[in-house]
Order: sequence, then structure tokens, then C-alpha cells
Amino acid sequence: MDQVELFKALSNKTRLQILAWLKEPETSFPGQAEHAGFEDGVCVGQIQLKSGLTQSTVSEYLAILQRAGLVQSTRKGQWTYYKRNEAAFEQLSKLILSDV
Amino acid sequence: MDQVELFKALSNKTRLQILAWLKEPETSFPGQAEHAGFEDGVCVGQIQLKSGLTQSTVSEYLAILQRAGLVQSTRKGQWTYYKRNEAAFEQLSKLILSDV
DNA sequence: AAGATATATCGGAATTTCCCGATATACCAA
DNA sequence: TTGGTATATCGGGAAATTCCGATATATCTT
Repeated sequence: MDQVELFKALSNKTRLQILAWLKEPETSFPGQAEHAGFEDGVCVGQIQLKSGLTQSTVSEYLAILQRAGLVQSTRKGQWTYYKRNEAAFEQLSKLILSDV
Repeated sequence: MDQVELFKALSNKTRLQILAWLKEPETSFPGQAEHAGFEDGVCVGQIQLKSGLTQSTVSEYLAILQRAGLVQSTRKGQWTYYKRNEAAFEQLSKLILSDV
């Protein structure tokens, strides 16, 4: 896990916001309940709607978070669902104390 | 404390390296023993020597780390000494779990 | 197969970061 | 005061990031 890549992923207001939303998917993205559950997280379209950014930007940002290991994705049909990888945050929290 | 600014400060290999060196100033900067102790940390010149970067870059990088609250400086005569602010790292470690 | 929908990728303009050399400022010593 | 040393700040070229619109790909529906 590259530390610089990890911190760069977190160095953006929008990406931090997305991570915060993904902490409580049901309340942050009530719209998704109409076509899916939340077991695998939230689909890109829902995040795009809430963020107000373009689809391409949101897709790119989610890819950055995933490359850093902070979220994981699941493809289901034409949807890709993203959810937080909580283990990564716990690792990071410890890494701050031991490695940085 | 601005989270984005904090993570940006950590998003650079050289700055992470400086922070690592400052964890063990005596062993990382033995050269400083010749003109000063380590109570207040390490002076800019020592860090510059070890990093191989220019003086202006190192000074700038230390300022970035200080603005983020990760280090604190003490001016003594013509020297400025920098040392880690360990409390900030503990805060950050907790912040990762609660806020991010 | 053709059209519709969801997401990913590409190309790029604007902004920021990286790191430099030059210069300014602060302090010390003679 | 003059000169030397340590650090900070300024201006800038190169590279990276931000976010966009356009396009490609994958999947579903009919």
C-alpha cells in the first residue's frame, strides 16, 4: 500500500465527502432503495446525483479511492456498487501512529 | 484543522521522509550534535543536507508541515528548529476513524 | 440486432504542486 | 558598519491534479 497514493486519495474535498456519505448509505442515498439494496454499497449514478459533478468525474474519483484501497466495488448487471473498506481505515489509523 | 490541507501535507514522499527522520532526530541527524542539542528538534540546514533538496524547497516543505500542524518550530538565533507535534498524529489517527 | 441505460475511459483547459535559482530578511561576529 | 551564515520568500518551468465533454464499453430490453 503506497502511503503517498493513499494520502493523495484523501486530499480532495469531494472524495472525502463521498467517503462520508458512504458511511451511512441508507440515509445518504435514499433514492437507491427504489431499485436495489445496500449490501454492496451505492451505485455510481446515485453518488453522481448527490455530488453534482459529472458522471466521468465521479467514476474517476471512485477509481482513485479504490486504487488506494479505501473502497471496494461490485459489478451487478449494468451497475457498479461501491462501499467503504472499513478495514483500510483501521489500518490507516494505526499506520499514522506507527509509520508516519 | 482542515482535513484536505492535512492530507495534502502528507501526500509527498519527501515530506513523509522528513517526518520519519524527525521521529529519531539523534540518529537521523548526528551532525547537529556539533552545534546544538535536540530539545527543539532539528534545524533546517541539517534536514536540507540529508534530503539533498535545495534550501528553499526544504524551508517551504517545513512550512507546509507546520501549517498542517504536524510540526512546530522554534527560532533560536539564526537557526529555526523543527520537531514533530506528536499530539497532531494522535489526533489524526483518531480522526481517521471518526471523521473520514 | 437495435436502442436504452450505467459506467469507464479519453483528451484537454484550468489550476495546483513540485522543486528550482535568485533574492530578501534575520541574526551574529568582527 | 560590514560581511558571513541560516532561513524565508519570490518567480517560474515542468509535472500532476481537477473536472469537464465526448466517446467507448458493458449490460439489459425488446
